[in-house]
Amino acid sequence: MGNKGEALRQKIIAAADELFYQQGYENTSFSDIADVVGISRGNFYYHFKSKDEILNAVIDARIAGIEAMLDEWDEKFADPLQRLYCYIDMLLRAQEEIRFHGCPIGSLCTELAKTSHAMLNDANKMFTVFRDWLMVQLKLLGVEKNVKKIAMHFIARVQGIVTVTNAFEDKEFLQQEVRQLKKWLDSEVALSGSSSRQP
Amino acid sequence: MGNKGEALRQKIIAAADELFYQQGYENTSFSDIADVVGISRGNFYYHFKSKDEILNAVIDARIAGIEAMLDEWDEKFADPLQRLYCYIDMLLRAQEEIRFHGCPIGSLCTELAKTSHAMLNDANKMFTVFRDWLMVQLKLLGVEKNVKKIAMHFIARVQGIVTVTNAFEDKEFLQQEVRQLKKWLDSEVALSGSSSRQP
DNA sequence: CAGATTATAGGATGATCGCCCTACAATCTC
DNA sequence: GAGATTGTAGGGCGATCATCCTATAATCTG
Repeated sequence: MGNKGEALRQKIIAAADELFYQQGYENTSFSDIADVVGISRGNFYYHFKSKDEILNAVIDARIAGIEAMLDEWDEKFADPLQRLYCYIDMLLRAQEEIRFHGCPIGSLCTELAKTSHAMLNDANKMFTVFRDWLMVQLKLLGVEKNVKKIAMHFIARVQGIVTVTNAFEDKEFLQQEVRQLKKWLDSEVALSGSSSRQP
Repeated sequence: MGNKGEALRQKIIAAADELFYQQGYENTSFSDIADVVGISRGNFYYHFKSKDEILNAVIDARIAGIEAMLDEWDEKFADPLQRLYCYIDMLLRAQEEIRFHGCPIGSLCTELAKTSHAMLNDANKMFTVFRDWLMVQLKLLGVEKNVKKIAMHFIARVQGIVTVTNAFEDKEFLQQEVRQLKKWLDSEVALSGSSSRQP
């Protein structure tokens, strides 16, 4: 069966995923990926017809990864507020990578927008997955008005922190902003969804 | 003297500035710039020894442009709060460009970080110019504590708005966030009058 | 085992890139 | 106006890139 081929395909996607994050999409060549996986360039075209096809597979894999992570968080934390803290703390857990490579989603979207790449509309779905999950948590906390706007605002706040952290390679800024973002979340929940919760 | 040569040099910088913003640095070739300016590729190396040298000149030009703009704002508005509103409204004035190309500073820093380019440390000075100006305005408004942190937070908020606007090509999100950012500024200034609080 | 399918390797191709080099035109200096 | 300096043009070089093509090796099927 195509078991061996499928396994290699997954290895290629994983390697491309990491390289696209660290070096950017355009700046990563077939040779770069082939070197990491340990195969020849030519073999590539047996698994992917074009570079765009790899990008598409990477985006799909990332979306699947995000969904799996959010499912895990849902299981791990019964309290939606703890889930949202977990989302914010993601910045701390990944601070070393963020410092040097930014956000895998944000930086990819920024690059695709610059190159007028048609796949921007697929890449930004990674944001949408987070947004929809955020909306669910906010609603569970009793937030009823402007839920979508608050979720989008949440994402933008995170993106701003990451962009500046990356530009200055400054982890302390990130840590400071994480504390502030948690306070904002507390006040947002306290203001909008006061009824059903206690501190 | 070298008046003619200097004029062409400035035209090259201006063209490179715009192309770097619209297409990104790595994605812009010498031919692209030469075509816009209307000169031959070879002529380039009379004015700039390397592509990095053009990038350096563009960054210097942008910093000078930002400083000139801020001086203009200082003259135009006597009230520091009006100046800060003017800063926020920059998002509205440039919303069409932001939608498709993001922030000239943020997207350049993001790209340079991806390619591990040494000039990231020069590019992020563009942020610093804004930050220092923001600090001056905040102090004039009576903010005494955490002025630097508030200024950096301000910049991060703007960057987040731009990144998400660009990723979704959504101007309405930008407009919504501008209103919210002004409210945040109002509250931040109002709170600072008496005793200070942690940002 | 024979033949078909799947998987891998790596050279060839054409395009593009940053950059170098030389020839030539324009301008300035004395 | 002769010579020096400054500015411009464009061909060429070596490297890299995405992609194509063909030759095999590995594996499966009957």
